[in-house]
Amino acid sequence: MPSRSVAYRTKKGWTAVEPRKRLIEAGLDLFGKYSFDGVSTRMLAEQAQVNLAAITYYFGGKEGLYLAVADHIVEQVDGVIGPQLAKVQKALKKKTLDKEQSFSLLSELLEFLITRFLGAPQTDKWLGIIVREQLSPTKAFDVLFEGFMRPLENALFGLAARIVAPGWDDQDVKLRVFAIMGEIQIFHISPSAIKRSLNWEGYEPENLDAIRRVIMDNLKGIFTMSLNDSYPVSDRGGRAEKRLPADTASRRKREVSDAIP
Amino acid sequence: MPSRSVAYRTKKGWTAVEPRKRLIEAGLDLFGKYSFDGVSTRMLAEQAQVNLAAITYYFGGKEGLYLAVADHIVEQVDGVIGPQLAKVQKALKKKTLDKEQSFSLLSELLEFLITRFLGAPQTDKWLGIIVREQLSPTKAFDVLFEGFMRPLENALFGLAARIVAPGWDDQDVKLRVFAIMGEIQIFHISPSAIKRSLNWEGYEPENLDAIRRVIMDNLKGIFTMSLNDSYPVSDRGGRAEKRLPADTASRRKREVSDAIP
DNA sequence: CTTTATGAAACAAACGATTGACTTACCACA
DNA sequence: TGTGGTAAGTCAATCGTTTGTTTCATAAAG
Repeated sequence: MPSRSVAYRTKKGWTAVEPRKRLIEAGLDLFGKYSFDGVSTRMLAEQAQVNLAAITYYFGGKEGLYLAVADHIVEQVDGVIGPQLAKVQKALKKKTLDKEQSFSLLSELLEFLITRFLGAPQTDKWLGIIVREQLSPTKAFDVLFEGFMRPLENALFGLAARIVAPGWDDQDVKLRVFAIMGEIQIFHISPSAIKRSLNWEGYEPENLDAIRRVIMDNLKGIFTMSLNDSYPVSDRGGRAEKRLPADTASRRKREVSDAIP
Repeated sequence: MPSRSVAYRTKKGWTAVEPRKRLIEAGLDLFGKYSFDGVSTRMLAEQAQVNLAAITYYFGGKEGLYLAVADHIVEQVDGVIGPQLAKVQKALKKKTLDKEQSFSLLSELLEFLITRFLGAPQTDKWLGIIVREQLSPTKAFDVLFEGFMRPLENALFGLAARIVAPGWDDQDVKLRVFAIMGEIQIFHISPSAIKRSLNWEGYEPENLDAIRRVIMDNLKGIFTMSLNDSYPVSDRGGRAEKRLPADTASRRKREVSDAIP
């Protein structure tokens, strides 16, 4: 039997890439561009240079392929940020990790996210699916979130928590992490608007550099204040107010829609 | 003949809302939830309690309805931010507008965007369409961008430019505006992830307040430095470097995809 | 009597999925 | 070293359904 996991030789003599991989590649591209419903099985089969029946054969159907694509995204993203994340996780286990080191690691991680994910053609394909899943989650959102979003967030949360003063509210720290992530995300999500306003053709290296500088500057503004132990948070109602522990209280009963609409 | 633009009395005796309006309302809801391709004309007709043929009759087809929905969004958004925007535009015409006043106006505008747009059920419906249009623009993106995104951006740019020191690069100012807008946008775009991480049920008033505090804090961090005329921008290549005027150089030849895929 | 509006039925096209015949690769057994 | 059987994979054709749109009859209003 022809193996499912190696390249093989067709009767015409080609050494073709597996249909499986070609379908995932096509799905990555088309689902990212046009959303799940915007893509037909025939489009997928044609782009993958594969027979229509192959989708059912390998993935059980269109939805199965979609979930396989989500898995693939997790693998790919993990391949990119995995080492960086492991480095942070290792550092976070040390008790000796101080504020300056944490801030340095955080900067490094964020710069890494900017330079490696912004403007890279491959990662752009992932983003369409990721963003759409955030807007209206399907089964695939679980895959993405638990696959790399949660680990990434935890690393960011962990570093941020070590930067700010001990009294800080846990929720406030997370919100600041989201804020800084938002500064990066907007360049992913709104490239159309940004390019229009700045007369950019795309995210050229010098443009990326400008983005990186601005975000890194803002990062200092967001977290630097606590580097010298001051606490200059403005007009907040009660600072470091008591909050229920996240694990016990009101654990959200999630309901990810089972059916892809 | 029954007018096209006022409520009328059906043969059953109801004073029904116009089919036109009901279709736009349904389109707003469904397109926002499921994207253009994720919605069928039959879903639209049923939700609007309207005959299937009414879509063609009033809008020429599904795509026409979609564009009408985009127009409707522009109207609605403009109704909300219009007065605020007019206030800013008026202030920007004054030569006497100084940094502090500009910063105050900017804060006010951003706080307005947070409190009026985040977590409001109505505005949530707009967002699905807006974000999807940014990811893969169709004809509707032009409507949205020129309708309210460009004016809003210009107001923000104008205020920001008056806050920073005169030597600042125009592009840098805009990037900082995008950054702060990203801090707001992420709470629109990634509610699923944010709620998961913070164990929030939704954007309750106290949660919104926490978000507002954090973003306003960061706004200070981003622009405050220039309020006291310092220029503490880190390791940037050449500050206030010469740039080509936006109007003459490399005016981007935009190509918004004409066909909705 | 024309215009505007609504409705049920039907249209061709495209949809996701399945069928059944076919080829290929592998292996047990002669 | 052949050989037949079995499973894996490919393919064109076709399934029943849903898609967006159209048709045509009818009703109401000017």
